[in-house]
Amino acid sequence: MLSLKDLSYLVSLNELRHFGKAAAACHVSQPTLSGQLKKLEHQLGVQLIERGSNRVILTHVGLEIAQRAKAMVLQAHEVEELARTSNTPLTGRLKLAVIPSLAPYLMAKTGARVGALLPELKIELHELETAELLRQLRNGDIDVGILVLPQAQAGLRSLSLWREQLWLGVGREHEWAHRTQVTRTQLLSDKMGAELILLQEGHCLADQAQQLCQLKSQSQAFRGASLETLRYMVSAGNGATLVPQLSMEAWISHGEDRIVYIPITEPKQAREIGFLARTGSAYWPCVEALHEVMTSVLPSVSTGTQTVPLVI
Amino acid sequence: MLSLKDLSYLVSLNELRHFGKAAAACHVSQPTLSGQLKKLEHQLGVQLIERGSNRVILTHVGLEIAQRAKAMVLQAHEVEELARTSNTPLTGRLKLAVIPSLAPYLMAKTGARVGALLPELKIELHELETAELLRQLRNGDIDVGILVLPQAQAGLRSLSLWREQLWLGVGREHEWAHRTQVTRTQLLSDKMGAELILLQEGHCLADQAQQLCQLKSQSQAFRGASLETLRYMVSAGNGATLVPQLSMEAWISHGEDRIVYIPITEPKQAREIGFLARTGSAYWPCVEALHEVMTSVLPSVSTGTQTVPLVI
DNA sequence: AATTTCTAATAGGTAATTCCAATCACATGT
DNA sequence: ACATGTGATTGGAATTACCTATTAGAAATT
Repeated sequence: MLSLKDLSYLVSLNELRHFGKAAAACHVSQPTLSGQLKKLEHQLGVQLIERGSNRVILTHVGLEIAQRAKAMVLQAHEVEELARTSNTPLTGRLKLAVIPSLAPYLMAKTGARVGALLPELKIELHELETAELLRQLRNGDIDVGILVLPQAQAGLRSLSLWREQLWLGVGREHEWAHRTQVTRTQLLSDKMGAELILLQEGHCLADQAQQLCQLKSQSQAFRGASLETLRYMVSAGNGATLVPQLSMEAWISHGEDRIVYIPITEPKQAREIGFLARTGSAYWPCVEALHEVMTSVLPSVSTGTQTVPLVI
Repeated sequence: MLSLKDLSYLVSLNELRHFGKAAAACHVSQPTLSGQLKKLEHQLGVQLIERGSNRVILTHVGLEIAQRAKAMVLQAHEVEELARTSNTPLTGRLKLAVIPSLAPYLMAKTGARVGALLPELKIELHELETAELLRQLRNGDIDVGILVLPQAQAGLRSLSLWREQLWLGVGREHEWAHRTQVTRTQLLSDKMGAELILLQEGHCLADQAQQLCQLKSQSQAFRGASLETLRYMVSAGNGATLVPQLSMEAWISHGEDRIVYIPITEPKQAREIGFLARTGSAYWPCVEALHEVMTSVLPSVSTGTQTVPLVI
């Protein structure tokens, strides 16, 4: 019978392409890994590895089997996690990834409450853009993601958290600063098109804004690496930007900046935020617990139907 | 590290609920299985099995893990098959299931050609109704099914084979025997509703006919266990029935019966036949090979746009 | 051309695991 | 009380996985 351990050696070798490093990653000696892989090849009756001098190449079958083996090893870990959490639910080390336009504000707002209500859950926080988040989620490098839904992905399961409204942020001296609302048509005007500054490509917020305003990527002179960068730009009177509700609230409560937030209407702009995890993840109960804790903290944004512009 | 072998012991125990029988099924002694399961419980730190006197019950976690283990064991078998077939493609033992209203006629028509072109492929033929076929396919008891599509099922992959037209079969003395076509409206008439005899429940052909004619199941006095039964009924002048093209051709070529086949139009009635296998099945190349062989034999029905009634 | 350096494969020995046969302990039903 | 059927236990044999140390081969360097 095939052994999971041997399969995990193959997975490791496929990822590192080096017997010694793969062995170290598996916490065995290099001869052990070498021998066990040879045994595996003999068991299966197929050559899995082309042992070229100074480079390791997997055969076609070897690659195919390594991919399946990877899935099996992941499932084995899930079984182990399942067993562990069945004894002590809501504990353990949860690898959580959050998109950058959300992470600092979400954590600032909910971190304390989560820590208080789920003291045994150690959250290992990663900040990843959507595409990389999805990749690592499928790869098993992270367990749960918080990002913009919907993300219809086979093998993944989502749980909606809240709808977050988008605001237009302009400097206090800006000519629009006294408007009580902005429509999409107004946003599409040439003037605003040149003024709008967005996040760099890859950020889903940038994609959404670009789609909303029908901008071509070339038309953007400057693109910020983070929302905080955009905040300083706008605050200094340079241009305007789209601001999600949660970061807006954070900025307002910290005061000090010189930004006016104007609601965007016709249509109202929002983004759906939620959890995403592998179907069958042992951490799903944790996701549900987090959902409960977070929604108890977030209803102030969840209602999110304010139409009066907030000015500092 | 978890061992696939131990997990397979748990799977076996879950299915047989008996240490001795499970051990026999795994080809090990009962003490071995007992001990290894105890080891597994210790590894996972959870009780998986309630050892009541005279009965074996899995705990909640035990059941959950047994299900996942089952999936992993299946994947292991697929890896083994993949390795084997990569050496010698289109060989091995293919467990193929075909729905009963298709099996005898399809095999009679294509069996010889398949045997000639794929001599190394040993086909183990099962005859199963749709629901049971899907269950066994997911369970790994069979590898490939031939049935009516579409069957949108997660984890399963399909390949269309041909569209099979449905005909109305009536006795030679029947008052409709000289019609050149029948419309759906005519089929819905009270008279025909009482005369139509269908297969027993569970057969997808019966479902389709029932839906076509908007019949309530109570309105059916007699239901046949197989198409052959229906053939004798209709041939003897008792009622009428729906006949798929393939069986009709078989019956015509064998002559002897006293049935007239009338095409159903407005709308033309047909059913889509195709293969279904687990995504990632090692036998998919076999499916494609079978597809090629069968379509080379079946184009005569595949064109299937005859509108002239065939009479013996 | 010789040497160094990196690679993976091999050899030999040890500890752990897996397994079986025989037996035990404990029920249930006769 | 007894037979029957259950899973658990024991002791020992065979196998397996693993390590350290070494070897062999191929590239890069001198």
